[in-house]
Amino acid sequence: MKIASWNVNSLNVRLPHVQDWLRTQQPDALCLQELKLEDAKFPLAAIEDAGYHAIFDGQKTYNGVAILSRSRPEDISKGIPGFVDDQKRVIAATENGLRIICIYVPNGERVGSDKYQYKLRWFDALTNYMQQQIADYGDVALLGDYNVAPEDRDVHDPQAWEGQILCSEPERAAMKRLFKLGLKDSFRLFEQPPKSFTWWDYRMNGFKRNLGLRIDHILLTESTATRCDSAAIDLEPRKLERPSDHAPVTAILR
DNA sequence: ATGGCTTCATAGTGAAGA
Repeated sequence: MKIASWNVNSLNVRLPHVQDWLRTQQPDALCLQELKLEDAKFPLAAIEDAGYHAIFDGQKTYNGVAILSRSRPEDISKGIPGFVDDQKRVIAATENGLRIICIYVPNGERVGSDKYQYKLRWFDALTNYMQQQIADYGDVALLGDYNVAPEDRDVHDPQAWEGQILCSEPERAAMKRLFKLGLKDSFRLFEQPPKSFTWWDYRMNGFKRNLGLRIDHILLTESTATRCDSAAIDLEPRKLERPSDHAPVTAILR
């Protein structure tokens, strides 16, 4: 079973890339973030034509998440129960017995800002939600744009980024609290090339110079991690014309 | 250089992303 996550930065703009990627990569489930469209404008027919089911929770202009899947999604849930939030950032479903949770963590803008406080509060709510989801389902995969580079090796220039948004100690502590629930970073279960990243700024030729961060992750519960054969970042879509600023990340489960 | 690029929005000294 191949599972994947991709922040597409507008599904409207990126639909051709998503269609190509589904055709060439054939994931069993693909989590999408930053749809940037209302549910009424979700391209359901195009996704179904590609052979996939789709569940989604979108809004105008910002945010929005979806799960595309080969199998019919079961036990669908949107948002974090008990956490009131206008921003559409979480959707979950069970696929072939695996609980798949798709997240778009707030960016946080700048350390100390209101949006930063919201990001940390949001992480707390996610952690409580995940504790319950793991207890309820056991086999769980948490995929998405976490907007956190967990370690210095996930940053092209750790000194320049030290203490900055996406790298600050409270954000990394929030990631560690997820790991303490037993979740494993699938990418780090395997040997990986140095300077592996999932996001590059559109400006300054960031991708060509590999000035990136690894902020998109697939976390797996221990029972699921033991079934994981490989994990990777697919750089190819980032090389296309008019790309998303994020690359897709994948994990293969037995 | 609180800049650089891209998206969605509106016609802003634009907002937000990361």
